[in-house]
Amino acid sequence: MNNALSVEFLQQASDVIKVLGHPQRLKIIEYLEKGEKSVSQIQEHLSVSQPLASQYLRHMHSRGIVKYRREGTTYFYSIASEFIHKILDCVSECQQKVESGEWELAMFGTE
Amino acid sequence: MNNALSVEFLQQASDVIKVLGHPQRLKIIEYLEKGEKSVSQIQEHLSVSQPLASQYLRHMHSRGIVKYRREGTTYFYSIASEFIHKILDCVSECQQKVESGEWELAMFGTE
DNA sequence: ATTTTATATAAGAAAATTACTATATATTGG
DNA sequence: CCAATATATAGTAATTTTCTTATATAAAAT
Repeated sequence: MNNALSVEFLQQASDVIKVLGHPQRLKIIEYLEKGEKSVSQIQEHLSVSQPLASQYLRHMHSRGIVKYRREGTTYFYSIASEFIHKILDCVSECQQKVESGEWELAMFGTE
Repeated sequence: MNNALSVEFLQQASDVIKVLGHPQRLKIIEYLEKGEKSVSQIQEHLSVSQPLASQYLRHMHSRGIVKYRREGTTYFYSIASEFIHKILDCVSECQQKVESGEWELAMFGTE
C-alpha cells in the first residue's frame, strides 16, 4: 500500500494524470468507458468543433491513453490503458463518497 | 461502479487532478503521505528554491489539497483531502501492476 | 471522375502555467 | 530593539497549453 513511487514512474504517471486534468478530456474518457465511440459522437457529446475533438484524441493517443479502430472513414476510439480505467474508477468512487456526504470536497477556497 | 460523473464533479475533479499532473507536486503529495512536513523539508526533498516550494504549497492549499499547522515560524503541511489519498493509492497500485509486469505502460509513443 | 462525408493535420494567436528574482512578514533569540 | 530564521508574497519573463481557422486526406457515394 505504501510502496514509494519511483522517480521514473512518478514522472510518467503525472504525464498521464495531466491529460485527465482537463474537463473535456476527462469527459471523453468517461464517455469512452461506455464503449468505443466515433470522433463525431465524441464531438457531439462535448459540443466542440471537429478539429478540436480530433486534437484531443490525437493528444491522448500519442500518450497511449486511447487507441482506435478504423472502419471506412470512421474512426472508433476506445480506452487503451488499464491505468486509465483504474483512475476513472477511483474518481467515480470519490464522487460517490462526496454525494453520499461521507466526504466533502473542501477543494475550492478562494485563491 | 459505473455511476456517471456529474458535469460539476467532473470539472472539480479535473481541477484537482490537474494539480497532480505535475511531477514535483505529485512528489510533494507522495512525500506528505508519510506525514506532515515543513516547507524546508519539502524544499530539500525536491531540491528547489524556497519560494518555489512555497508557491507549490500555496497553489495546493488554495485548492484544498493540503492544509497547514503553524508552530512558531515553521509551517507543517499535510494532505487535506481524502480524494488525494485515494488517488495516490490508486497511482501507487498502478505502479505495482506495472512493476510486476501485469500491466505495461504503453503510454509513451512519439508525438 | 466528382462530390460528399469523416477525420486528420498544420499554423498561429490567445491564454494559462511555470519558475525565477526580489522583497515582505512574522517569530524567535540575543 | 536588532539580527536571524522560516516562510510568504509580488512581479514578471519564459514556456507550455489551448483553441481557432484553414487545409489536407481518404473512403464512399453518385
